[in-house]
Amino acid sequence: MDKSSISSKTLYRLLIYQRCLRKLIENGIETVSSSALAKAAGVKPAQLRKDLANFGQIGTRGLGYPVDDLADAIREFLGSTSLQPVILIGAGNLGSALMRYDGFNRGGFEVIGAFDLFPQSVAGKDITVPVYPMDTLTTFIQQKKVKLAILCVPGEHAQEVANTLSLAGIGGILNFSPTVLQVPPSVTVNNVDLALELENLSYFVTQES
Amino acid sequence: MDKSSISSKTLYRLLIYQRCLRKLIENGIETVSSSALAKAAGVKPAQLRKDLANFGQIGTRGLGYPVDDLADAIREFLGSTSLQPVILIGAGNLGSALMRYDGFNRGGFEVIGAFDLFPQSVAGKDITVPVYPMDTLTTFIQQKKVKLAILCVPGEHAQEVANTLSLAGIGGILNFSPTVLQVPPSVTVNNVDLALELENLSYFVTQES
DNA sequence: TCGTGTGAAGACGTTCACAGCT
DNA sequence: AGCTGTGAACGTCTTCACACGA
Repeated sequence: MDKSSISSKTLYRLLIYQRCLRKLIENGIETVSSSALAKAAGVKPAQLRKDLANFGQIGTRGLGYPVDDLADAIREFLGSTSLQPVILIGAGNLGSALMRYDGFNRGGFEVIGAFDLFPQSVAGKDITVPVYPMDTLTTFIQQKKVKLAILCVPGEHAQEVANTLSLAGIGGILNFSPTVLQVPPSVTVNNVDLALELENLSYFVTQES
Repeated sequence: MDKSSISSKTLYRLLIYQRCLRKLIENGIETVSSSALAKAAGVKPAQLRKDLANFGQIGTRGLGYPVDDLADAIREFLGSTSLQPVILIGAGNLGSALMRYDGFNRGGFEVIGAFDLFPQSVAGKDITVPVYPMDTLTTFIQQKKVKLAILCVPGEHAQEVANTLSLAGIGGILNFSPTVLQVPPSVTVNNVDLALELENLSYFVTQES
């Protein structure tokens, strides 16, 4: 199936399925039904089957899906498993925590550099990622051909940095700042707004009392 | 309008509008059109108007919305602005960063306690939130009637902790672990999966080359 | 009989386009 | 004239329900 025809929502689920499958492989399970995998992934069975239908016939009727083949099919569909370089801007609280976050590495990413107005401020915090001053940002991106950036600067500087990133040729920004970024169409932004998530959750919780 | 009839997506946008309005108030702007506010919030004007229609006639045709009144209306609609207590479980990298994250406070939350298997491990990291051992978790929740929890433990322990939280009477979990949690219907889970967000972004970026 | 694959139906969310107020 | 408020059209995502193969 055509790659561009997949939606962001489906993609999220594929990544979750992948994770569940890894667990099944570790446990030596060879076959899984749509209902079992769906339950593990937190979706409905029909949805899972629809999602998997994206890459043709894989399951066996009356039996289920072969775990290995399915994992391969998803991996292949998602494409390059090669190590992707990422940079991080803003080495504050959150930024330095993310530098140490190993979930990125496991997902095939490597934070190859961080940038901050005061690079020395994180010295001694057992950080292995090199931290550079902000004015070297553009040349770094262009020389290393970095495509992805994690943005953890305070809200009031986010747009400014986003402009720099866009001009330097970044393709995607994972934005942790509480700011709606205006970027050219060549740049994709993915917002992770922690305060918003908590407020949202809070609303639905206080309702049900 | 009935509160329960609002969707999660709309709620996210309302929170964003609120933030934009705060900025307008700071700048002393008194009136804003749907198109201007929509642009700041990163949505289409028609959508904004639909969202605002949830709480009746506020705008003035031919003119726009009075900033103050609109902000009040949203605040009132969303309900309690009172300080909400939150606990945090897992004082690792991410957990301790979140304890220091001031975005939660600004959103009307207070992290009143953290829990970790090794509470002393964060000593000296200039953390002002008290960190308790895990076995005091249930009684703490019940005594302080905490409704919200931020879960930052490693994936392999997430479900176990989620069970404890559910039994203790928690209403909402903001889950940072890369795990699909199975919880009773009385508990709402909001997932923030950092690795997934980056992988998702990466997919859409590498496509367009 | 069991579980996949899938068209059709349904639910939901967004956008359009215009009536109506200021 | 300008901009809101809103029914209707449109598009997308999800769920159902059943045919079909193992």
